[in-house]
Parts: sequence; C-alpha cells; structure tokens
Amino acid sequence: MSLDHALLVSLLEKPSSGYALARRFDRSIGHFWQATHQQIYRVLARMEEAGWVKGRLKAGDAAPDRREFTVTALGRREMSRWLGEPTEPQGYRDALMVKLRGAAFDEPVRLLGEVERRRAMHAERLAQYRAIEARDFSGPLDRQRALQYQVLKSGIRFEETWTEWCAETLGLLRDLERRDR
Amino acid sequence: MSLDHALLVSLLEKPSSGYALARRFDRSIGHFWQATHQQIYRVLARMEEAGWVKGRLKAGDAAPDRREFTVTALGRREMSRWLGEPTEPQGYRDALMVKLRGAAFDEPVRLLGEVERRRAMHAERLAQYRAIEARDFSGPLDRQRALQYQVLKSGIRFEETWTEWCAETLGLLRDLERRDR
DNA sequence: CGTTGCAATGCAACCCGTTGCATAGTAGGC
DNA sequence: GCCTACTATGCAACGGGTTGCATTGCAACG
Repeated sequence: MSLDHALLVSLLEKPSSGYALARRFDRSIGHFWQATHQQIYRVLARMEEAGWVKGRLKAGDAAPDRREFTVTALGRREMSRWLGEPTEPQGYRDALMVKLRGAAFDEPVRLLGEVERRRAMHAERLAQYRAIEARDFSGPLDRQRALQYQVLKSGIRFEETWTEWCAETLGLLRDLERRDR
Repeated sequence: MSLDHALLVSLLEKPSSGYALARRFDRSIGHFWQATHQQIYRVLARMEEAGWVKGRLKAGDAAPDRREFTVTALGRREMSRWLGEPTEPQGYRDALMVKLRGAAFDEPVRLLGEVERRRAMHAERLAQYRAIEARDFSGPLDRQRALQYQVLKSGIRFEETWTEWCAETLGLLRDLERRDR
C-alpha cells in the first residue's frame, strides 16, 4: 500500500528519474517491494500534480532526456504527516502455506521439490543480505545509515525464519511419506 | 494471489457457504490472508462456472437460504495441478520499513509510539497462535492436522521475529534520541 | 549502414481488491 | 408491534497493480 510514500522516501534519499527509481526498486528496496515502471510513472505524475515532487528535464548527455524528480517542501510535509499515521501489519499471505494445507488432499510428498526450491531461494537471499551487511554496515553508522541497517536487519531475520521453517517442513514431509509406506 | 486456490483448499477442508467462508477468513486463515465477502462471492461464481465447485441451495432452518459449495472432481484435479506449479515468494512489503527509512528525514523518535504499538500487536497475535497450538495441536496428529500445524508454526515463527525486531528497533530509536541531545 | 540492445518515457486494457450500498429474512429487546 | 442486529447474498464503482505494446534516442556490433 501507498507506493506514493515509498517513492517519496526513495526520492528524499536520492533524487532520481522514474527509470532510475524503477531500477532501484529491482535492487535494494525491491527485495521486499516490487513496482513496475508503469506504476512508478503514474505515481510520479500524480505526486507532481499534487506538488509533492518536481521534475526537471535534464538534457541527456548520452541517454535520452530524463526527468529528474526532487521532493518539494510540500512533499516533505506530507511525508512527515504520513509518519504520524498508524500502519497496520500486512498479512504475509504466501501461496506455499495454502499448498501445504491443500497437500492433505493429495500426496504431500509432491511438495518436497517445491519446498526445497524455496528453502534455497531464501537461503540465497539471506546470503545476499549478509553480504550487504558486511559491505555497507560495519563500523559506526550515522542516523540514516543506522535506520537503513535496521530495515536490512528485518530482511535478514525474515529470511532466516523462512529457511529454518522450510527445513523443518522438509522434515515433516519426509516423515509423512515414511508414515504412508 | 490466487484466492481461487485458497478457497478451493478451504472448501476441501469443509464445504461451506460464501458467508461462512468469509467468516472463516476472518479467523484461522485470515490471520495471514484477508478477503472480503465480495471477492469471495465473485470467485465462487467464477469457480462454479468453471466447474471446480458446485453450490447447492440449503433452505434455511433459521437463517435465510444459503448456497453450500463443495469441490467437484474437476476442482480436485485443478487443485492437484496447481500443487505442482512453482510458487514465488511474496515480498513482505510493510509500510513500517518505509517509515523507518523516512524517519531519517524527520525526527526518528516520532516512530517510537508506532513501533511499540506494532510490537504489542505482534506479541498478542503470537499469544493467540500459541493458545491455538496448545488447544488444537498437542498429542499425535494425523496427516491433515500435521500439515495445518506446520502452517501455524510459520505464523508463530514470524510473529516471534516481528516482536523481536520491533523490540530491537525501539532500542535503536531511543539510542538515536540520546545521540541527538 | 542496418540491426540489435538498452535507456527512458508513456498509453491502453484488464484484473483484482476495496468500499459503499441494497435487500431480505429471522431473532431478540423494549 | 417496532427497531435493531445478524445472517446471507449481491450490484456498482473506483483505484491500484499487471501486462502488452509503442516510441525515441543513443551506442555498439557485424
């Protein structure tokens, strides 16, 4: 919800063009949020109309012209207002949970490959996060860095949880198979 | 994604009316998935047309007439087919992360109340899950029970992770405040 | 020089989820 | 007997996200 404010924060951290935002969402932030360029351009247009951001044409040195967006004073005020609002937790609906329950009406062992695949994916992400942690967040951190680190830490914790849970689930599935035979 | 299959599983576990499904989604499953009755009725209509489920009118004893849906053989086959498909992990985009990064451009201390509120919410959910665990999943479990328990366990793990992370975040925010003064 | 590829922006259409509203019947409170 | 509340179903409209396609400009490859 509210891609608007996610973009606002992203632009506060670094003024960018719509394209650059889309690319960045594929990387750092995008691990836990995905947005296509379409959404981004539309949201940017909406925010510009509302006066939260302002786009300036930067004639391309090499690439075609791009519109670089910066956050206005009004945008900052909106940001601040939004910070004060309460936010509800997002239910983490993952199809894997549904499949697990569904597997009771099929052969649970069929999920083995899938769960192992997922375990590997989460383990790999975890490794990526740890690499970022070591590279960018060792040593003393200023305020902004410290807060960014805390967000990264949530990613680390969740990927840890995922990998552990997947491993446990693999054990259960093998157990159920043994029981059936 | 694919509320269709979530409903299919729910109906396999227990044939129900649209209304009952909506209620159940508020409880057990709904902790990590929320669906309004609107969606549910529309999806049910779609699935009935596809022949995955069949609705039978049960003249109400007390309440008004309700249409109880059961899964057809075709629906079971679809379920089984879907189980074989790979599922991508759902990025857990939570506004709280965005706010934390945004707080770098405001007063981080303003988030204290919000994070504490969230910590309490997750702690409470955790307690609920643990209560369900003790009530419904102690002692030996059949296949279906065991799989349901594994889903519940993910809820427990994630809520644990959340509460711990929130507590850590509270520490950081207080730390940043001390630094500023 | 033409083709391929990528940076950068955008339109249009569709689907899904959300919100607000409507209805109809039954049960219980005052 | 009326009002409120709850069960049960549904329509309509809006907004956000997704997908597919289109365009312009530069750069590099053969």
